[in-house]
Amino acid sequence: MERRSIKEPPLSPPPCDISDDELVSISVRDLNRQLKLRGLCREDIIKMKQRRRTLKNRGYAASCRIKRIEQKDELESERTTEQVDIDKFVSDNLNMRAEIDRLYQNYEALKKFANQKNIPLPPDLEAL
Amino acid sequence: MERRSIKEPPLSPPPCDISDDELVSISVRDLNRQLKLRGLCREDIIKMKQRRRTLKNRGYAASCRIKRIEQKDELESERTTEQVDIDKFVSDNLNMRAEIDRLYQNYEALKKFANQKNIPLPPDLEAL
DNA sequence: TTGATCAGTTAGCAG
DNA sequence: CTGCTAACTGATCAA
Repeated sequence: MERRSIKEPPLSPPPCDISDDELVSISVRDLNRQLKLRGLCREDIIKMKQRRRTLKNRGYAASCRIKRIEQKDELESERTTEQVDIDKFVSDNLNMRAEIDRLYQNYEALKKFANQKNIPLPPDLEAL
Repeated sequence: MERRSIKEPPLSPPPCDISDDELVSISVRDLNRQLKLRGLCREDIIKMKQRRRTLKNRGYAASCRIKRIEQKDELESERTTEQVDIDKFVSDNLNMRAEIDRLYQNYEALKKFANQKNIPLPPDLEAL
């Protein structure tokens, strides 16, 4: 947690006073203009370029980590949603099985009733 | 891929000839014994200790990444399994709904038949 | 050049 | 100390 704030210079100190925020946000063209304007030597210009790249990379790495965490969270929530669906299906299935059983029992009771009264049923109604 | 083999010394070179594999695997006690036996100066001993720690950390970092990938794979396969289950439930539900419909139609046909023949049904068999 | 990702390094926490 | 993890860095790849 914010370990950078403890260990001051994470990276070679800047050879000029352009802030990190500026350095990563301005375009390459503007950066070149600024550097020339301030009259930096070739070496310092190279250092600033490298610093810019490093700061950019720091941001890329952060995005990469965030993306990874988000993907994991997404997978987990999908899993949870699916589990809820499955529970619902299990419940529905139990209800439908009970309904099937009830209808089947009633149907059998009617046939038994007909049999007791010696009422012949049409063949297409004899089937289960 | 094996970028270490390109960029030679990842870490300050060892002040003595103990191999990296040995260094990470032997116990602290044995390491101390070896270092004393070879007559290294205090500074080199500290360097070797730090080197050992760094090599250990390298391994820990690798385990950490592997673990993360495994957990992600596990989540994904669970998700796939659940999806298969859900598909099965959907299919089962359709079949059961058809079965309920079939039984209901038969039951209704029997009642209609009874009605046409003017056969009174017992009240408990009148219900849907 | 930019952005993403991998492997290695380091700091700091937890056991 | 050991092991783990977050953040950072540099190398490398793809666009």
